[in-house]
Amino acid sequence: MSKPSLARGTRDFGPAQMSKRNYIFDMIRRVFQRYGFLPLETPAIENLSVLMGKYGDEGDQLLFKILNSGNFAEGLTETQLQEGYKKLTLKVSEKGLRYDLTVPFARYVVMNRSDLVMPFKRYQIQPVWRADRPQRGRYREFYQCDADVVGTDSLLCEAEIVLMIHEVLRGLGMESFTVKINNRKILSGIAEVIGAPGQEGPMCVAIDKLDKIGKEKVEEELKERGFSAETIEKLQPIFELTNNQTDIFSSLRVWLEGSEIGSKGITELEEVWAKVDKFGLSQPQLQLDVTLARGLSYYTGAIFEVKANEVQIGSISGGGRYDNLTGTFGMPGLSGVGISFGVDRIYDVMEELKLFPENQSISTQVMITNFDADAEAYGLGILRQLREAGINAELYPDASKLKKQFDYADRKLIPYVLIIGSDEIQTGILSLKNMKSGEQQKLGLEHILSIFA
RNA sequence: GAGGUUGUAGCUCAGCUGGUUAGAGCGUCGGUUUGUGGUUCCGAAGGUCGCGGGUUCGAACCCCGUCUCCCUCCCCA
Repeated sequence: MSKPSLARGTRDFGPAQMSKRNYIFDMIRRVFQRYGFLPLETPAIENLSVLMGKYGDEGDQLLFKILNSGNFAEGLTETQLQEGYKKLTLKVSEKGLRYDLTVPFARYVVMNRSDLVMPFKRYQIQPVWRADRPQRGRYREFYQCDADVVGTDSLLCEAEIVLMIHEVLRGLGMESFTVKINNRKILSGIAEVIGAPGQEGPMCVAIDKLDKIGKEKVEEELKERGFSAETIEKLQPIFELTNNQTDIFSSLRVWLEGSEIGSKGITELEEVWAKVDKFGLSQPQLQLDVTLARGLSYYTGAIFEVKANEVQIGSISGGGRYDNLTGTFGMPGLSGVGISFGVDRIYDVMEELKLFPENQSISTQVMITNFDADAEAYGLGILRQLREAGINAELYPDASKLKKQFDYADRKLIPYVLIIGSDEIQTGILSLKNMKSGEQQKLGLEHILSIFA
């Protein structure tokens, strides 16, 4: 017999946690539906050919691979065993656990292209798995709540994403957050302007750390990544841009004047801002952050990231536009944009800020006591009537001491206990006890039903 | 994938430079006389000291390995 344990980076969610989590899920689902998104679920397991190569080399490493069933080592030769685990893995594993919801969604779209109404808007709430090293706010199994639109490159979608983020977070009581937006085209433009076209990838990795390690360390890292002193010098404006939101667009436009793609990126973002404004969102918590990069390599247009201002934790939501995600599955030219909420982190933030409403864990409203066989028989009839009236009710299963029964109700936070003994059976007048105040009154069933109506 | 750290009862932790039967608080369970919980009081159960190996007359304590927790890097929700 061995002690039970959880797999690394995974958690159980007990009843109390589940009701809080469901509170978040329900909010997100409601908002997604309000914006016209339809539900989709895909399998936990995907063929590795679907997953590999979509998240960069890092991502491939973080994929959980599933060992082939049966004799997976069958047919392996001595030389293949010598080649190292990376090549060997592909021989013994053909399937893996999904790493995010976007790639499986792209696969679904390609496989069902003829049936889908375009533009296709879907939402998906399911767990994903990453063979990452666990840390605060990082788990190996966690839920993502995605909403994506494919089949249109309208910037209205980007604007709606901004609106949904505000609606979800405000709906949950989180007032202080920042929606950071950038555009990959702007990053390309910057790379062009400083004389390092096509180098935006490594440039972003360094710049992304600005708020963490500071300007000098970023310059150091850029140097290490092969950027010349001259290009770094030309990059200087970026360090001033983030601080000043008021005229960031105009300064950015001047800076990227020489870059066609960069200017296009700016125009796109301005349009997003304008649409959000037209919608009438009050006090948008929107910030253009030219240092925002995001690792996933498939993004091509707008990129989003949301941070909780009052809690030190990674981003609680992120997303962006990808112009050619379905291209790798043989369906080019389909543009999409999406957003993903990280419930686990939102949960942690809400817990820390005490934003969960009280009474979330109450499920049973009334518990009927159990004295003896007669009282139980009588109680069953009452139980049926309570339940038919839509009241969550239960009858204590054993004729234990009342102390024990009350203790049970107390610990389950059941607000009312209905006491049924011989007196009550005779008169039909039942004793209803309010567990919080301790008050007890004798009432007819009709009256009791009306209390909970 | 690289580096650091942690691991003793269900939980939070004590346990002196290695020395007999490993402790506390909280929690759990039972009782405090037969129809009333959240407060007292009394009592009990519960640990192969993460796991495996080694050093020693003797290891919770020292050494090695391994797993886990947390942290930094990487990356990300």
